[in-house]
Amino acid sequence: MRCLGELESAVMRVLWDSVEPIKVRAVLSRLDTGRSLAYTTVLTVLDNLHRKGWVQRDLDGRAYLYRPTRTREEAAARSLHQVLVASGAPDVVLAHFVASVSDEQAETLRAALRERERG
Amino acid sequence: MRCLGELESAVMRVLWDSVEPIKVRAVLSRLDTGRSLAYTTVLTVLDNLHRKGWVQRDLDGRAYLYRPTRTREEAAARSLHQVLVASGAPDVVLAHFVASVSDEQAETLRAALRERERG
DNA sequence: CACCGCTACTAACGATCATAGTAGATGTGA
DNA sequence: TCACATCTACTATGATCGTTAGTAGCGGTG
Repeated sequence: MRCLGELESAVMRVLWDSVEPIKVRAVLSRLDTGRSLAYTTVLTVLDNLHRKGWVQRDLDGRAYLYRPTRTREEAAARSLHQVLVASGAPDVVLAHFVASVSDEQAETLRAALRERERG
Repeated sequence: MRCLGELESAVMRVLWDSVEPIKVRAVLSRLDTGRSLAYTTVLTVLDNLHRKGWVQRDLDGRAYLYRPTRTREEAAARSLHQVLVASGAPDVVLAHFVASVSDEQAETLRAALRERERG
């Protein structure tokens, strides 16, 4: 899967930060990119993200309500998986990774593993 | 950091698969892309990768010997870090990730954490 | 019925990747 | 010494993708 662009990422952040599905104009008004964008620009970006499977949309009256297909956490976890698979040696990479994370993150990992054991 | 392209990735794989630094022509001959490429194409790709910091090179006679700046594992672990940082919520994402990996990978994580404790 | 907001279609531009040719430097063999 | 082969540097072109936005069409509202 290809990387998202800068504006695409910004739009995804807006969608993830919103507790409920929102319309194009709401995305535009909440975008914090420094520059001001045209309504149709955001519309096109949302359309592209929809085509790529990053967002879903449902009609509300004559406007679409957009929402992320996956939560931020699921999307990130998926990216992690893809990096691992692409590396060709997931186990070795994981070991390398664990050795290099911060103490807090190591503790997070331990807690998550304990939690996993219970589940 | 931006994603690498297809040919760039293929070249990096060749370099990682090689036990020692190699020259342009060796990269070309070991590339398995289905299509045949010009010598100068591979040269340009290596030049770009060098400019981006993915490979280092040293003169051997009048030709350069190319080698990856980081091992495959280090590069992948770095990508993992970047995904986590970009996610905005590393801990939550890590927890999500751990919950979704295979049993073998969970065991790999446990072993790596034990190893980390000793180190 | 005119206007307004929304979506669809289309397009242009810039960056980046893929691909490769040409020129210049340098060493080698005749 | 000179032609030739090899290697690097510079330059260029086409494709793809992300960014940006205009115009047209549709459907409700006043």
